[in-house]
Amino acid sequence: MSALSVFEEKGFNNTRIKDITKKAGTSVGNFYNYFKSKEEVFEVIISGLAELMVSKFKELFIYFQENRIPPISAVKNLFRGYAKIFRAKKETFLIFLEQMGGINNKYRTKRNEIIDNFTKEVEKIILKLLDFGARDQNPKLTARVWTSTVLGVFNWWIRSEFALEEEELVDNLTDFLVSGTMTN
Amino acid sequence: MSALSVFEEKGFNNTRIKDITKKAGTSVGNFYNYFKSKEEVFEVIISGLAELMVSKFKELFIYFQENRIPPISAVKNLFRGYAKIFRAKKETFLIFLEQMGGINNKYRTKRNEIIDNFTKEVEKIILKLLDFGARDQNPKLTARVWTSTVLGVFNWWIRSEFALEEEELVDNLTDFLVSGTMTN
Amino acid sequence: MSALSVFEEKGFNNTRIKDITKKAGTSVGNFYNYFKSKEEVFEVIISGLAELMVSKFKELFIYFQENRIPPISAVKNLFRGYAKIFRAKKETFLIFLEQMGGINNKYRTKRNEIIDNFTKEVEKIILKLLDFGARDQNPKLTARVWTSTVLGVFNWWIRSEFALEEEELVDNLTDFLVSGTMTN
Amino acid sequence: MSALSVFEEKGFNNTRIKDITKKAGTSVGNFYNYFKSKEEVFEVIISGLAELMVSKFKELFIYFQENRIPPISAVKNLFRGYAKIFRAKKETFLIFLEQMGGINNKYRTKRNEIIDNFTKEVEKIILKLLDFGARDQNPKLTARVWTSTVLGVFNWWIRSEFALEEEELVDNLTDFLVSGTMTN
DNA sequence: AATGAATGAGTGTTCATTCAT
DNA sequence: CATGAATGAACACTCATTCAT
Repeated sequence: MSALSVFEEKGFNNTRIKDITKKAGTSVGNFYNYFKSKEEVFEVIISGLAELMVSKFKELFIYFQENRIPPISAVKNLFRGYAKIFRAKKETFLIFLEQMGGINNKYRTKRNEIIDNFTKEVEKIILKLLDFGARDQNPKLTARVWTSTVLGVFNWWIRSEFALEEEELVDNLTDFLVSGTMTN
Repeated sequence: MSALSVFEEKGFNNTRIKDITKKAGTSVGNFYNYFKSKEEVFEVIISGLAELMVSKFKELFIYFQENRIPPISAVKNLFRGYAKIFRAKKETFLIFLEQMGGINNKYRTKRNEIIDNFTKEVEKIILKLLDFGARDQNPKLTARVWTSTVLGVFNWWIRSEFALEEEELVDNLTDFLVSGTMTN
Repeated sequence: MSALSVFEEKGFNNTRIKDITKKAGTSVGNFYNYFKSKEEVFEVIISGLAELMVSKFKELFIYFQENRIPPISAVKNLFRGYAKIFRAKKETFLIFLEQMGGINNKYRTKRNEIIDNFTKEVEKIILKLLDFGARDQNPKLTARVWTSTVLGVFNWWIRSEFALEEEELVDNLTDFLVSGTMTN
Repeated sequence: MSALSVFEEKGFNNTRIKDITKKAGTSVGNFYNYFKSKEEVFEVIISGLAELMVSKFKELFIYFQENRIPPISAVKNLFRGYAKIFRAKKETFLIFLEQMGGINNKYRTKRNEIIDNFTKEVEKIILKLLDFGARDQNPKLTARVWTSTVLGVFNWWIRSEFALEEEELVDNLTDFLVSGTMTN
């Protein structure tokens, strides 16, 4: 999907259909054999993201099930998993994190919905950690803190071109968030 | 500045000069007696923000000086101060947080610079807390976590129309971030 | 309305907004300060026509009222009146008669409605002439014959740049249609 | 020719090559194995029409030759013949009568030429009727009246889905036109 | 300062036509 | 002959900016 890199480079509003097709080595007319409109390409790019974020969560959340491993390890596995997808889909995430809200109202709303949905998932971890004796905090707010941290930090991580080693990032994030959540 | 509420409502790209002047009760032509371009209004709105965030920080950072009060109280004062300005300038912050990166490349870069500069300031707190025995973490990353949390959580707070009491928000944020930073 | 002459010359589908504005000595952008779309100019041009045809009819039909003048004179007055408006609005009528049905389905339908409505009015004359002893024919069909004749002949008259004297045209039309309708 | 029904339904300008080929059960590319352009299909559809109208006239005009039958019967035969071809080629005639002039200038001119040529043929009838003692009118105008009537009335007849019995239509038309032409 | 009509460069989208398979 | 993906010129419409009043 060459539109992706062009959007990432120029921003949705400053990307011309011709920029996309030029990069893709095709013609303007042909673009419309595959997409109904400029917005639709954007939809395609972004659509997978919400699902990916949630499905990845569900996949990684099994580490918390049945208490097979210590919660700290489970959290690390989670962040490690997310580090992988942020790295693999870095342009998409940059667009989502930095641009999506500014394209138009529709996408601003969608951006916020994605974040809110993700936060709802994250809340499950917080509730799980409560079983392990986490501090008595507003779990919704705590989930919001986790989400904000993950999105903000990974955003920086991508922008910095992965300046930090993945393991160091994962360790530090885990350390910070678990301590913030659990210590009494 | 009536442009502010229009930008917040419609988004920069879908705001017409006429929308702004209509709201302001003036004429399109007159708009250009005050602003050089559509972008300049945006500049004016946002320009104050970067300074506000940093100057507010400097103003609130004095609580950390000379160790006059316990660090926890200093952090609380800081967040309380930020809660005030996020509330007072909620539209501006929403635009900054949700839209700015998507307008065009120039503002995407600016958005990231503002965040990075703010993070640099925040790092001072982290270093200060190290004096009080904070855990040995990468202070830059820790600062990034604080910034992400603050921006992400306040963004949600505004969007939720201040669903949470200011004091509860401040207490929880402080609790979380200080614990995450300091506990061993 | 400069659009009129351009439509007449090039046809709706081959008229570019630029053709219209060039002829009008204005700019493309300004066109849209006055018209919502290309179609709207066409609407404006045509909209008056249906009303004109019917209102003119009503105005001229009073000659048939109260039998003040012989029906032949009344018919002549009618055609004389129509000759005037076809001459005064020749471009508009040419567009209506020759082009309107081919622009798109919407205008094809509209064209037929205008003709049908006009025919309904014309039927009143036929019924009036029946009082004077017209032949027992299907009055709807007779009205259709009158309408077809009027539209077809005036269409030719305009195209021929009024090759025939108005009085001769009026006399002959009257003669023909009245004879066709009344003689036994 | 499936293009015919599509043109009739959507109008030439709103018919896409794909609409035609879909209806024909073939492919866009294959269309161009049979036609040089979109216009050419239209040409094919219409081209036959001018010839048909004139050749049919010549075929039917023999009834006027040698005065073998009364002129009234000859005219009836003529209209009966035309009723048949208008019915048989109703879509084509609708396109010719309602749409052709609006497609572009070329076809507007062609439409008028076809009508003018037909009128020239019709004039022969008028001249023939003069031998039988028709009123002294401008024969060109009378021919124009006949043509207008025939085209206008048959147009309505097709549109009304042949609401009138063919014989009634033929009788009335004949009655009307002959009376209009001949009675003194 | 204030007005809003005028400007015209810019862009998404369409669709007849071509052509490789 | 048949296919349908690819092409790109063309055009309606938008809107930031200007400017005469």
